[in-house]
Amino acid sequence: MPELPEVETVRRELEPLVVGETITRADVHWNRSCAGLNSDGLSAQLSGVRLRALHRRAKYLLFRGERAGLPQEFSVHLRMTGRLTVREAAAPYDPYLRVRLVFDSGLALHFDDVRKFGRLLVGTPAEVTLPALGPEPFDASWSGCVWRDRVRSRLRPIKALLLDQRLLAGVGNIYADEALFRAGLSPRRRGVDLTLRECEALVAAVREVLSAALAEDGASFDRFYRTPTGQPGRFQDHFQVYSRTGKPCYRCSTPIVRVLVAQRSTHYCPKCQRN
DNA sequence: AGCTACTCCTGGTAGC
DNA sequence: TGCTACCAGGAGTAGC
Repeated sequence: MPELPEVETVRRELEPLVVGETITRADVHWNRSCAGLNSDGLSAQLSGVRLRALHRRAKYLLFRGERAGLPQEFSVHLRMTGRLTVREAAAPYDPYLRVRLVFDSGLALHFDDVRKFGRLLVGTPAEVTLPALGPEPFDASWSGCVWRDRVRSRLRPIKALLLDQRLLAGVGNIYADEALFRAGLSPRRRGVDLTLRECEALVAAVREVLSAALAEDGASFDRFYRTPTGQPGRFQDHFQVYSRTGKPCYRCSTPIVRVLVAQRSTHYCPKCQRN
């Protein structure tokens, strides 16, 4: 699933491919992917827009551009199965193509999405708003101290708190499990019960696992996530607990357990993560 | 305010 | 083999 490392990898690869391009038209194949707009509606918003920059905030990609000197932009959230690729405009469609933006250069940006949960939102900067989001994991403003202040009043399990984008931006199910393993913390521990030392260990573990995943272009354990040039990520080869149910822990050989925490499948080592 | 349950989707797969 | 039932996932929302 695209989480911070995957979305940032997409951003890095896509940026040089789209910056400088001017959109000539949009083809909408599934209008719920873009707030109900049809091809004419999305084309009206985007034709003539020249792309200037591609940013990332949390798991959102922010395409910024301008038309006649006025800023116009769109955001894309890939959710679970969304994929962005740049192809020749004459290239055949993927059967799961939902939206396509055609450029004046003869290239096109394809937004494919098997499960149709991904979203593209278009408008002026004031219209393309993001929900309330917590700090970026690599931002200097996030620390063990700050994290403890955010969770010390919470009774929910730490796994659920890591997934809450209002508290911390960019971590999803895979990296939450991997970070908790590296920090030696049980996913069921309540926020209120975490010590400052444990919060510091968790902050370090989140940064460590996200850095390692970025260095491998993210994780592709299923057929969904690919970079914009079609390459799979490699971090799935470094999972310690995620999708390793029943397999021996690399640290202590105890079989990895899968349970449900906050309605999410959660993988952990019952020996290394007793606390 | 904090938390849980439900919704959106479809391909893959487990079980019969 | 062919069928059905269920599962995965992020985030928005309704409701307690």
